[in-house]
Amino acid sequence: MAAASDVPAIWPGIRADDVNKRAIAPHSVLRRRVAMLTRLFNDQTLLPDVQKFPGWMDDSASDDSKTKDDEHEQCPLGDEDMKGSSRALSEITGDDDDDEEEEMDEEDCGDDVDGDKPKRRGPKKRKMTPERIERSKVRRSKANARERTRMHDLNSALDNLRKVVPCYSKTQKLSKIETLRLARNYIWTLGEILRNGKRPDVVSYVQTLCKGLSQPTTNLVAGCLQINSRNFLTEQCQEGARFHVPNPAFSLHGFPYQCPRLSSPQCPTGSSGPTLRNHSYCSSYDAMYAGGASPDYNSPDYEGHHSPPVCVNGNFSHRQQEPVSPNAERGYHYSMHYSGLSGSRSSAAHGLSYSSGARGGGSHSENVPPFHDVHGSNERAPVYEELNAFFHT
DNA sequence: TAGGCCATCTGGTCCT
DNA sequence: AGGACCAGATGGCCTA
Repeated sequence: MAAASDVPAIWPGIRADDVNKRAIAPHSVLRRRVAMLTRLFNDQTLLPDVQKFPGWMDDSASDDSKTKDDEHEQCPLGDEDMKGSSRALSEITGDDDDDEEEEMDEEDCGDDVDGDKPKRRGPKKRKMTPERIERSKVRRSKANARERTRMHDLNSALDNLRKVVPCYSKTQKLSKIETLRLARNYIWTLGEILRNGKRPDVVSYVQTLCKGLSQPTTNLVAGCLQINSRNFLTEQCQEGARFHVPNPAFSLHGFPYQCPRLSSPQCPTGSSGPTLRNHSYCSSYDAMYAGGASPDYNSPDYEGHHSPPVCVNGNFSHRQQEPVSPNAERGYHYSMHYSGLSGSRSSAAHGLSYSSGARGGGSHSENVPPFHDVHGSNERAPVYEELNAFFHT
């Protein structure tokens, strides 16, 4: 066992506690690691790769990094749990060539143990009886079921997220990664609005929303806002990767943009952006900023607001959770509404489904009403009151 | 047909 | 020991 004081200072991020806790020992192993790290530091060609790991110099990073690399290097100590998938497979299949594998691993990793091979530690391998094999299979199938459930929960949460970002369609779902990116941009945009207290122009709004999104998603968002994506994409490219409220020179203040849907009872079909196929959306921008216009809530086209959360009281809320009258709906000034379906669809097809696994037979954590008390409403209430006042002016 | 996206299985790791 | 979480592998589906 190496004392903490034996650890050379060049070993980044390793604390004395770590050394003791991890029971690393032979000095030869330590020397080998130091040599390897020294090579890493000296080899300029390796530096970029090394630096790619975020926080790799941190203590936490060193703790995490032990998982893969150190496991491998500790194999002379004979930790059976670290043998990897071939081990698990052989356990299940009951193969008896384990000893050969262990010897091979020890030879691979223990090239400099100077003959005094450390004894194997950890639990001794027990023979795989048919009962144990069966139990292992049962355990595995249960784990698979749990994993499926977990992923379904995650997908339900993503579905809920899709409904509150400013571009929602039942027929053309955003991918998971694009949903997350758009949500990030949307949050950032709202934050900027709160900070600046200014209404951005529509192009800036879309530009900000589309930062880092793929071309199809950008087109989709542009379609939601019913502007030509080329208008802002050209500038977006010039801006580079910097994420900011866009160039005022491109600003279209006073841009006489108005969502047709808001000016007519029904959002017209085919008003979508360049690459949209049979989807009609309505502008979140309008909904946020146009203020006075209200959709026809009795229209067959209105399928409720797959909308960004309403922040009147500092809480995000899905209003579909309880039935509300159309008049009550109108009280939300900047709720947003997206058709998500072609305007020619029948009303039957427009039944609002906020189920998304949560309410509709979902049996998981998504049953929790979304958005409530996500933020501490008390401490943030003044902010939202300001916002509220801002949008009412 | 290549590439993107997704669901599922699986083993590893950490935690209780 | 078992559950949660994670990431890699794999195969299916869809679209350009």
